[in-house]
Amino acid sequence: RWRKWQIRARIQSSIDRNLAQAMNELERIGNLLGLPKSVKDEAALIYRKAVEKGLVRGRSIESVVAASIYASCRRIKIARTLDEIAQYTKANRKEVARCYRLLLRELNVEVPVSDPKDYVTRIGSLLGLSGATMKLAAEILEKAKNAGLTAGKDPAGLAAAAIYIAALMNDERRTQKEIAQVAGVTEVTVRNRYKELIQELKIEIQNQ
Amino acid sequence: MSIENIVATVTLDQQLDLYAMERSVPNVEYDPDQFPGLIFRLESPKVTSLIFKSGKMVVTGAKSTEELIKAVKRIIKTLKKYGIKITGKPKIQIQNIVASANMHVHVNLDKAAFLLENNMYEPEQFPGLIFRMDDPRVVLLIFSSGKMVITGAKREEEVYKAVKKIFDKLNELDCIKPIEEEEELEI
DNA sequence: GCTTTAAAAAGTAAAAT
DNA sequence: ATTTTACTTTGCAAAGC
Repeated sequence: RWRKWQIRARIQSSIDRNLAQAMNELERIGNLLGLPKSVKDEAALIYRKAVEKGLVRGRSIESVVAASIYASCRRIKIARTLDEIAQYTKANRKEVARCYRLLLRELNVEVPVSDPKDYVTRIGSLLGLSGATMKLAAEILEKAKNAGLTAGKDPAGLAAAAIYIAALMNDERRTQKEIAQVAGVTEVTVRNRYKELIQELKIEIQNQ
Repeated sequence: MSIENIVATVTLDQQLDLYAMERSVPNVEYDPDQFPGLIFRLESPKVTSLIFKSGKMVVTGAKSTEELIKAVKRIIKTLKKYGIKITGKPKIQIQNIVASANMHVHVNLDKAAFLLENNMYEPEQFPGLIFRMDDPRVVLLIFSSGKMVITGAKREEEVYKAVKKIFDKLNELDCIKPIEEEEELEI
């Protein structure tokens, strides 16, 4: 009886210590990313589940925290790339991505398929674009999805191209370079998605 | 549907002196600090073999069972030619078959991701939907183009079953759309 | 876990032209 | 600005760290 109690107490204290350290990391990374409290709370819930299922064993607390944050952002639809989150950890993107996939497979965490529209708000506000332009970009993305042009493509690249087009149409032109930079993709990707969108959706741009 | 790669293990019930092989057999790579196996590349059939001191080897790159068997025979013949003594006959076991297939339809990956169980679809990380099938136990990478990769099979039969099964399943779930412009094939 | 091998799918990236 | 090369994902064995 005592044995059982002791083992349980020992495990609980180990979980508590792990959680305490993880919450510090979560707070640190979350603040560096400027995430709202709701995202941090959600990430904390996911991380707690992971610890209780023993998924953190053999992995760094930091990378599992980062993966929890990414999952939380996806659930709450706060657009953040894995690279943005991983940059504040010692782990690389690949390690955080593998932890994220582990969370998806082992926990009952439902994460919706990422929607390029979620990136529009973030990219648009970072570039100081108007709400009308962001709305137009979202409409372009909706048409692209219905035309089957978005499957398998990086949502950040699709959003970047849609914003490039929408900004051109609304006389708020931004260069592909600056859009690519804030979207976290290369200029080549923006150009490729742009070409495909205007061609397949038959978009005519009057402004040079 | 075509088999792209077969990974197999070959057991020779004897110990091998990899240092001696490195000295006498041309075009082999052996760096025990980097990897315990000696790398031997056969030009035809084009396969690569990892040979271990235990007498076990891994043969990769074959595109059919016939090609695999022919390759193993030639590897052993080549080793014998350069003075490596090999007794007994090799036991060949297929460990993994990688195949590709084309359903010639467009797949709605967003819909499939919602309706299929045991799948992962993360377009920011990889363009294909990853589906883990229980029976046969294989993993499929499904692309919107209708093309796919099947891996994890140990028999060719499992590959055929898996392709048939996933096509029927995607069809039932209404995730498939015919490709109107079935172009190409010019003379 | 890692190391090494092979091969496909489609997208993205980086370097070369 | 295009082309080439390379890396992302999946499955698997080998022996050793």
